[in-house]
Amino acid sequence: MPAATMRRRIAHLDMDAFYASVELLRYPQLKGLPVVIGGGRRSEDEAFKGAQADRPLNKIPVAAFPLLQGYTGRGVITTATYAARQFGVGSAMGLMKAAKLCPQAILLPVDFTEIRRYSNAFKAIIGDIAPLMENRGIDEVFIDFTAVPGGQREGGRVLARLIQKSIFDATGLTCSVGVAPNKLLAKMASEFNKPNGIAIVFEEDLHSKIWPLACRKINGIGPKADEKLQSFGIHTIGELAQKDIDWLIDHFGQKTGAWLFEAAHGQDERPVVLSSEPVSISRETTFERDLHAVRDKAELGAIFTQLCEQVADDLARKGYVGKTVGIKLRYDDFKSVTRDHTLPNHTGDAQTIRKIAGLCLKRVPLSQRLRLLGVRVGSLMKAEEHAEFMKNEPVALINKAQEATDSIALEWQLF
DNA sequence: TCTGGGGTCCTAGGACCC
DNA sequence: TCTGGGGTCCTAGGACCC
Repeated sequence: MPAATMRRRIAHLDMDAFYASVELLRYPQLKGLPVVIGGGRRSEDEAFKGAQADRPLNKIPVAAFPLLQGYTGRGVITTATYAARQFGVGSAMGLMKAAKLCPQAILLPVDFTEIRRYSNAFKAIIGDIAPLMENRGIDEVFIDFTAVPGGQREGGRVLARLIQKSIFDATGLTCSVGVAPNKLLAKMASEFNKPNGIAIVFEEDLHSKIWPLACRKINGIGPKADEKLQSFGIHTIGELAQKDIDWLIDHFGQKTGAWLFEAAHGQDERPVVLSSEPVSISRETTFERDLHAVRDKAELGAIFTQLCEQVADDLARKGYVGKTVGIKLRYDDFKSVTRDHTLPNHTGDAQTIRKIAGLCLKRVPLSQRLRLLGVRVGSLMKAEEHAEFMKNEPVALINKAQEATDSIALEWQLF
């Protein structure tokens, strides 16, 4: 097909209840039952695994699985099976709350190794069929159908079906696909016929298929923006589209206002990109109980050091060094604060990160109990490029930067 | 019984330089 | 002595997403 007659066709593919579906493949005896995935760090999980270690996974009796009932911890739901969702439980809900709504649900821990394996598998299948694919997390991708053979047929439906079938045949997993002129509309469309559905949207469908939807359905409009829109009496995308751009800019700012206007009119020119460089790498953890900086100093210090080591490991494994070291903490009232410090030179060293993060911690009030501590490294640079750069940099400058870092680190004492 | 972990992007003010 | 902008970097917080 000549390029001139090709219409831009962008697909958004979303795996159906991904984590839960992967678990159901391993434990087919749980099919049709309410199952909730999430939590982690529970002694029951270990006890369960230990007790079932000598049995094939699909032979473990249903009665042996741990139930949500009696859960006491700070975990949240990652995914729930459709059977569990009927009880009103869903992603991001606290497990304690879910236990009240559906105590009979089976609670499984997240098995990241297995999830990652399936994620790589379904993405490889897509990549073989349509190479211009953009990762959007573990269970979602955008795919540019425009120039792919079959990508234009029935507005993309033929290719979407082929991809769905290929993924199902290889993994046993289902997904939902939306195909539209751009990412914004494709993302909305993939939700239309969940699970295992396909939805095709054209420019001319804007009034009938998009405008009746709630503003919240636009990827990028969250609870806050929605609340503000509601306060102006704007509930649907159609109502948003009736506002003129100057009014939106006046009330939402230059950038957001202009974006809202475009989104409401189904406009989005963002390209599908194969890969992008990370901006920051971080680790954080919520404690099993709130900790006090003074009374639980030893415990907190050990966790802090471990987080720094994990970040350093992640940096090394992914091949990056960073210049900005930051911490995040969350108090028992859920308020968060961050502090960061930019070094004169890049680093990936656990001890340097630990010392700079320790200095950041000293700049924060610590009288209140903490529920979370995190460590982040930003202003990243590829480790190889950094090494190359350092080779060409005069030795005197390198030493000067190193001395500056060391002198900052020397002040380290509290943690 | 509150609310995980890993990210990105935007805003806004201040420092500093030209 | 006063008064400008513009550009960039740094820091803190917050919205949002998966």
